[in-house]
Amino acid sequence: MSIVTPPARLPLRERKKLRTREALIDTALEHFTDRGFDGTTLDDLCAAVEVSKRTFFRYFDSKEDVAMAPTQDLWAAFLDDLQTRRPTGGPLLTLLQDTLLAALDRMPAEGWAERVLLTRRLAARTPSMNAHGLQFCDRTTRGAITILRERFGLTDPHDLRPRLALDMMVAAFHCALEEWAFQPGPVSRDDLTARLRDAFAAIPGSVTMTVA
Amino acid sequence: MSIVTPPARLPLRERKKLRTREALIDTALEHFTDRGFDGTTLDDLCAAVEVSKRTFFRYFDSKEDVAMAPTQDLWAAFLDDLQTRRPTGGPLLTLLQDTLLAALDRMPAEGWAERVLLTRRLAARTPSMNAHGLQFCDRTTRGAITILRERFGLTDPHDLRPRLALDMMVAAFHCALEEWAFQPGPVSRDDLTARLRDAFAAIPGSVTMTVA
DNA sequence: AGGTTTATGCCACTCAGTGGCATAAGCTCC
DNA sequence: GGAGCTTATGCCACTGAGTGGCATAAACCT
Repeated sequence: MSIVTPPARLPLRERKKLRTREALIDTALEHFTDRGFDGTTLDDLCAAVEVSKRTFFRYFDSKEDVAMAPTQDLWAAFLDDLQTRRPTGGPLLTLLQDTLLAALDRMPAEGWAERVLLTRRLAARTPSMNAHGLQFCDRTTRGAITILRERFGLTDPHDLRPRLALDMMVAAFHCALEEWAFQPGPVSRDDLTARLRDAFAAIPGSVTMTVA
Repeated sequence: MSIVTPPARLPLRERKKLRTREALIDTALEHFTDRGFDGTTLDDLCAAVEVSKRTFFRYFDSKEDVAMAPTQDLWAAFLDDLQTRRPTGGPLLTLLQDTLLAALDRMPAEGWAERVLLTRRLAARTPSMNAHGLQFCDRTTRGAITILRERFGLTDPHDLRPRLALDMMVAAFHCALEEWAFQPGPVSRDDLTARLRDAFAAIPGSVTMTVA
């Protein structure tokens, strides 16, 4: 769980901040995984990183937040891509899929996947972390809707389809993540990409699926 | 915001418990709405209902929980119906829609809708309540999957479609709820039913929708 | 009425999260 | 290579959610 070397030429102060941030994230994931989320107090964590609790809260909004950072990076990239990527016409769901895959592709090849894995496994056994993650998804979804409205002229607020499509994307993402995080063997970012493709591909079938 | 009269012939003790429960829920919704969720302390609330804080936590798991009770009743009914209703063959999504509508139909015609309305509007401006609600949906969804597996022989754990279909149902529900809760004019349970139908109807279109 | 069960109240405690203010570390410009 | 500014950090005291333990009281059951 090594501290990421800050990317070269930043002012010293910024480099230090990055280092503390990374240290907090990694130590948190480590302690939460070993002793459980509730079994780790912020005082423990802060002591381990040699930082005051006051400082912790200048970096993160909550105890849950620190463990969610890697996943939040992905969604931030997603919103960013949605805002800036050249729009390809066609099915909205395909656009969303491509944008998410592009965002995923921008995540650091080194270390990111491992952290997200820990995050997910933690969330699965820590209700408050799960709740926090879901809330974050919800916020992101709303942000995405705003962008879609602006960039694609989907201005009718009573057209439910954009929102539904986004929620499907999120559903596919969660499916993929869960399959990926609880499968035995090594995990990689590419593996997640593949599962994400599968999940998206399963969407049409899930609408028409019949039973009994 | 009147206290619901306990349904006739229960032992006195049980009737009292029901009353305190209702009083806590209604007073909480009232105070949270007036003074905000964060602007109301549990001590305030408990003082208003004349109950000790210790007792509060014997009825509800958290401050958020008390304001979510009416919505949770709906989902409890949904799971119950999913477990017990005679299964009609056909599209899974239709089955889910019918089950949810049936559950909705079982909610008290009197007072329930008003409470859910307050709950939703509160959740919209209180992140921790929103998070709590989403987490509850997630738990319910997982419960529903288990039931689907048992009752409809959907045993393949790698078939993502049931989970996706359930998430679509939840998405439709959230859409409907939001439209319903933020629309001007009076609100009724039947109105919610109608909007729920609309939201479900929009699902196929949201999968195929194209842009730009 | 008398004994059992079960809900409630009270008290002391832990821990997440916040506000305010003093200090120290990094930055900037002469 | 300091003087002076800016910004991050530390410290302290505080609020409020949530919990455990134990004593009391209310409802239940002959």
